[in-house]
Amino acid sequence: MSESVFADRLTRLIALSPDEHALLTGVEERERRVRRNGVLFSENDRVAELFVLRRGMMMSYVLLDDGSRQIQRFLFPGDLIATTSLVYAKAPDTVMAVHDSSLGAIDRQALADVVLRCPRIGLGLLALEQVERVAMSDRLAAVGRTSAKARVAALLLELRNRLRATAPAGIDSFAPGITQEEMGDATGLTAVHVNRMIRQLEEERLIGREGGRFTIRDEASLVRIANYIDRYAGLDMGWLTVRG
Amino acid sequence: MSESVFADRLTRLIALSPDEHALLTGVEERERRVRRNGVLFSENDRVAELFVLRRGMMMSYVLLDDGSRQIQRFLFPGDLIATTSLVYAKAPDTVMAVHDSSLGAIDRQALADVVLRCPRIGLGLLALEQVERVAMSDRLAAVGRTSAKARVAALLLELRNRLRATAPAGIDSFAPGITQEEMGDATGLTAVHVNRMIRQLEEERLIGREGGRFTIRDEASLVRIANYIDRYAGLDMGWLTVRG
DNA sequence: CGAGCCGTTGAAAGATGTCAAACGGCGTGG
DNA sequence: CCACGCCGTTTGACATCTTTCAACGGCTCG
Repeated sequence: MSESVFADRLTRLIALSPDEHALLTGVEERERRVRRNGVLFSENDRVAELFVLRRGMMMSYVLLDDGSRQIQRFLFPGDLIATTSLVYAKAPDTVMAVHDSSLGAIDRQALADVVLRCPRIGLGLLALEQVERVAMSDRLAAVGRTSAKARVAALLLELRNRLRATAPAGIDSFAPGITQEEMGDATGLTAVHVNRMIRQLEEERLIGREGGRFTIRDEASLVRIANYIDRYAGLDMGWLTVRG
Repeated sequence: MSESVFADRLTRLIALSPDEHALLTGVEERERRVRRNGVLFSENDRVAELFVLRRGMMMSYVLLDDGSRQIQRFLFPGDLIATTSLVYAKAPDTVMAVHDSSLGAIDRQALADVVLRCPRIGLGLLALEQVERVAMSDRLAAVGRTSAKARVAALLLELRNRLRATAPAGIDSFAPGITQEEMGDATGLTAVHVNRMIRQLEEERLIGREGGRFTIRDEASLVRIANYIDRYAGLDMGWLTVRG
């Protein structure tokens, strides 16, 4: 793995030339570390840079004025954070570390310069954005139209798939390390009800648990009740041929 | 207004040079018309182009396998449709006309070529994408964490704001022309309950109605109970200076 | 004139939230 | 090393919100 998680991720979508790769690696500058429960930035903060998550796990959320929280997404290594700073002066969400994390900070002007010099990187960013958007659509459909059990099942599947990317191979269990309260805030449920759904999934032998560690026991059934689709698989940018 | 709604919209975010504007206008080719309730494309269709909505109103939705529907967004003139075709071979959603509509179809390869030649357009697309994403986050928070009444109020405010952009000035009422069933599918509620919430808002004199036409009577209260933020206002791309 | 879609309303059922309490683990300070 | 306190999980009883089911009326379109 090179120094730039970001360049690596982009390369997986669009083959970058060595020059492009170098340019992109060069722009990812300041390292930033955030400890568990530490806040990278808060809603309405003025943020003029983007971040790439290198190690750890974070989450993006908004607080409503009755105090409730909606977690919009969990963030994993390679994910881009605060891309909205390209357009909004103030952050629309808060980003907090779920586990100790380290990030690379990219000045938005510097990134814009790279894109201007190397437009294929702009296409790559656009591509990453699409994946995020579709994933968010799925979450909207889950929260709007599926049962509590289905939402919890979908969250577990998503967490497993994203964590598996960085986990040591051969282990089929995963430990997201988040509280049931956080699972609730991600799925639009209360912590109490999340707990009931988890235990129900456990009793039906769809999942297993020990400590904070989960095992998918019956993936087919789980996928079925969750309406789950893995959007990080099945990408296709092969059509993109570079013309003179 | 020039021939290209799309170029116009982009220009509002990033000042395009005459050349860039011309290039962008040139690429928007085939006209496509869809009548009310007509389908532009369905989930899993192979879509290799993007569309710009020129006139009318459309919606994007997904169907779950229990038959329920989640409307992800309503689409208005200037909105970009099927940008996911940049990354996914198959459409993740269905797009249907709410009213008679006309669109411009843009081949994805043609658009990519434009971006490669004129990277600032790539940045503009990225910017548009951010706005959509933030709007979708708001919907997720609304559906996940707010009451039925709040969701209906938020939907009405959003519809008014988006419709106002094309409506004749001076009229403060609006006629979205959608059924209560559709409002329910957009907010994660049943048509029956949407009806109850609308009548409640009406009784509390927050909105007025006659026929299918709504009036916002007490915008401040409505915004408050809806947690509403207009994301199409307050954009800032002034930081983007073009360097050599 | 009839059929069907949409809006409206009531009654009842079901899902999820709220409140309260107990339990366990884990880190901290004594 | 132990005791304490805090945080997260678990469970039960109950409240509330939203859905479901059913029926009716108005309106439009054939």
